[in-house]
Amino acid sequence: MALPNETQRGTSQSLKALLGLRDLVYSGEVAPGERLTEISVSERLGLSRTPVRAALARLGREGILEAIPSGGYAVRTFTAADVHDAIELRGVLEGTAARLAAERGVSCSDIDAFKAIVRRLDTIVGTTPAELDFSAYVSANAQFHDMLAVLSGSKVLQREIEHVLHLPFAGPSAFLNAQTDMPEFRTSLISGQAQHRAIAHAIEMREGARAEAVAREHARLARLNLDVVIRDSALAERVPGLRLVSG
Amino acid sequence: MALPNETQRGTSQSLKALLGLRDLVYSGEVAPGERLTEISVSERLGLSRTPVRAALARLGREGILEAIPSGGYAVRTFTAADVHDAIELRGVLEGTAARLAAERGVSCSDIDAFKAIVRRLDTIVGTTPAELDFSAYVSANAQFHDMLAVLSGSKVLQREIEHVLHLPFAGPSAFLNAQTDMPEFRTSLISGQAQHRAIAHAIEMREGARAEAVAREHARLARLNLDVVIRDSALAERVPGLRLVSG
DNA sequence: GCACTACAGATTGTATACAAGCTCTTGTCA
DNA sequence: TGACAAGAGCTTGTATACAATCTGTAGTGC
Repeated sequence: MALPNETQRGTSQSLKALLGLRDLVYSGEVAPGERLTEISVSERLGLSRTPVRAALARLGREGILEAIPSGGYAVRTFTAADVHDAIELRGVLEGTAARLAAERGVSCSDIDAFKAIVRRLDTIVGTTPAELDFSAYVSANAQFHDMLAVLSGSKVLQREIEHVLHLPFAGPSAFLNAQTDMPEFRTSLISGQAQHRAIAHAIEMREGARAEAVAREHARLARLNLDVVIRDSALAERVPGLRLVSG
Repeated sequence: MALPNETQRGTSQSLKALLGLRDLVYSGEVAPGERLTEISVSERLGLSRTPVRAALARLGREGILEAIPSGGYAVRTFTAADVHDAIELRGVLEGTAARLAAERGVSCSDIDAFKAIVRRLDTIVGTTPAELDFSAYVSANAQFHDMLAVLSGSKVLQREIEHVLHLPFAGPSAFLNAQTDMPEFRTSLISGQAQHRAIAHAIEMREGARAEAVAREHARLARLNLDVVIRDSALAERVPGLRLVSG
């Protein structure tokens, strides 16, 4: 089984172990702080120890699991402060990506593609709340953030941003699905879109400081959303892994 | 073998595989771009495939190796731009650490300990070039940068900084040992130390913006040093893994 | 001469057997 | 009654056998 890239590598069992274990954690099937041994996980997932071992090590380095001194791993619990910090960190890194893109300049075709994503977001956000295509927004939003990392022109930075996005709740759309029916949601959508436009404009105008500042502030929206969600335990249920938070 | 923390885990063979493989790469024993298979590495190191496999996967995620589509890994080659970006990234993250430390405030005992490190660096740098205790400088400098990450008060950021320091040549003392006898070295040491003092002062005075700006600029010293080293191939020999750069 | 197919070799994926050590419990002795 | 020691069980570390498949090459047919 010589399989191509890292995502495909381990078509069957390894991938099953990784996704299965991640799901076990995020779904709350294993309690935060609960101990996970290679054997118990392999029995739960119906796999042998080898792929499970790899998955445990990987999630351990991703930060979702924590190595226990006496052996095995524990589901890590996060405090609200940890989530705040993760979001702040994303803001800093995306701000750097925006600044580098502005400073170093991007090609016409790249900036055009970027602006096309912004326009698509414009039309999605421009509809009435009732007919908002939510999944289209999440998808286009993810594209915007992906492309921002690419525009930085730095593979190193791109890789690091991807790494931070693996941290729980740091993603740009992490808390959105809990809030589709809240009034705050609509306003945060609108101001977020204004920031998207400002970032694209600043990059095009090669205004590095502005691009960085706006991108940083943009991440703060997620912090606001987090605070809203945390205050309302009914909403918290709808965010996949919020069970891991608070400890 | 239920061994405690992550560094100890795998006392014998796993650690041997990790260190051995890392050494194989940094020493230039395997050429940049050369293909590494589990079997060839395990034969070279005299280990079985299992620990080698783990080491390959780990270095792959650290960024030193690169997965080959047809299977196996290749020693990754870095461009000077990659190294520049890695250093820039360290500056951004350490700048954030300094800003957070300033904004959130640090305890008296912490700031005292931090200033003690700065004073130690002062005395080391204050000597004549001839009697400079080089290894003491490297050690105290590492302590300064470690503690800066701790002072941020953010485990998430601390972890991320540690992650970036694993990138080749991103460390704060990466290029120093190539330059002990150069005049540029002395000036960069002196201005670097001025920046250390300024960072500590800014944190104490809770001047977040200043702390961030100085810490960022501080990382730029490493970029200057890199440029000096790269221009002089004789110096490049003395930096362990500079063979990986330029491609 | 070119293209397609089939086979062989190489390489990773997976499972499992065995080794080693840590922890916890239980029993005994002072 | 308390403390220490010994042993059992659990858990991970390591090695290896076997499976699956991908790549490259060679041969044949059109």
